[in-house]
Amino acid sequence: MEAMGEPKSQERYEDELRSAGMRITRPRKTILKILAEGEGHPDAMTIFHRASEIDASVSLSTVYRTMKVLEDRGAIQRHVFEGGPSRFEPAGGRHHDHLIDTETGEVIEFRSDKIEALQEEIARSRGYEIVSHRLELYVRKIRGRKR
Amino acid sequence: MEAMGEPKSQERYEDELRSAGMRITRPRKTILKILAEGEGHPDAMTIFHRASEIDASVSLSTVYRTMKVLEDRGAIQRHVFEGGPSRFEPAGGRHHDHLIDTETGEVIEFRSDKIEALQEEIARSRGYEIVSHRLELYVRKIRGRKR
DNA sequence: TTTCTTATTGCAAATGATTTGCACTTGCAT
DNA sequence: ATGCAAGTGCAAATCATTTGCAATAAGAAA
Ligand SMILES: [Mn+2]
Ligand SMILES: [Mn+2]
Ligand SMILES: [Zn+2]
Ligand SMILES: [Zn+2]
Repeated sequence: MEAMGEPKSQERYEDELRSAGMRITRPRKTILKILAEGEGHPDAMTIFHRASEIDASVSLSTVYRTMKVLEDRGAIQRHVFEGGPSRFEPAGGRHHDHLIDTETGEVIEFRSDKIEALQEEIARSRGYEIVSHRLELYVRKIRGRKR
Repeated sequence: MEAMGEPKSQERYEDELRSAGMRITRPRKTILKILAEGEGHPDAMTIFHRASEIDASVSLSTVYRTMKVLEDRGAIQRHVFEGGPSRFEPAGGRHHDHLIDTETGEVIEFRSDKIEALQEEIARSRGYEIVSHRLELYVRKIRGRKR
């Protein structure tokens, strides 16, 4: 019960950067370690804070620059949920969409092949092909009633 | 073949503001006229430019403030598509989602009761109820082949 | 109409997230 | 070890949008 946001090892990230001809620097190592350990969908500031604990010299700029590089290399995915800042998660796992708890900010992943298929159908029927899509459900926990 | 983004008359907008105890000022009249006439999903800058042609004294601040007021009153809806600035459209019509042509920026509306139902089902099964949602298909026109 | 109160406006400055210029490091291939 | 381009920290710049403030104008009351 936990496989969509499949995390990547720090080594895996380093290889992705190295194979792209990028240097594995100290700040990058720190940031990658955090992405590898951390769960969820952290934003830049969160990553920055965690990185600071390991190496106080890492700058927020570098966090942003590194996230951008990883995103461009397809190593991570960026999500911009309503209101908030960009949040990231390792890329490469199965595609999925999100449920965002509007009260706690918690992000729950899900996937619906039916919906995915319907989306394709809709685009096709209009003469288009999907390049990418975004499906976000902003929800509130239902009080009472078990399940 | 044209009913989702059902436009509203300028009078309709004015009444919505008046009934909320707000004043109908000259700049607001100008902006509302544009919303009433204009098609599509314009952004603040576009509205500002069009308004400037009618009354060069209207400021961008007022455009933003007016859009916010209209949004808070539920008269219009705001959409923040990937990358770009907020875009607006009259509220009150049937709910629908969007297809965004990644090459032209054109916005096409659609609705799928099946998808809407599946979303509900997904949220419910996780113990949540949907507060709002966002479904956007970023597409590219399919060359050749008719339909 | 004139008056009066206060919402609204234009303008400039502030925000907040993210990016960028620059001079100074530092990976890492040779 | 060396050399140099890639990478970094920091401050300043962006971009879209918001906000403080003094001046202005709705529109209810007189
Ligand atoms: Mn995810
Ligand atoms: Mn629409
Ligand atoms: Zn999906
Ligand atoms: Zn929908």
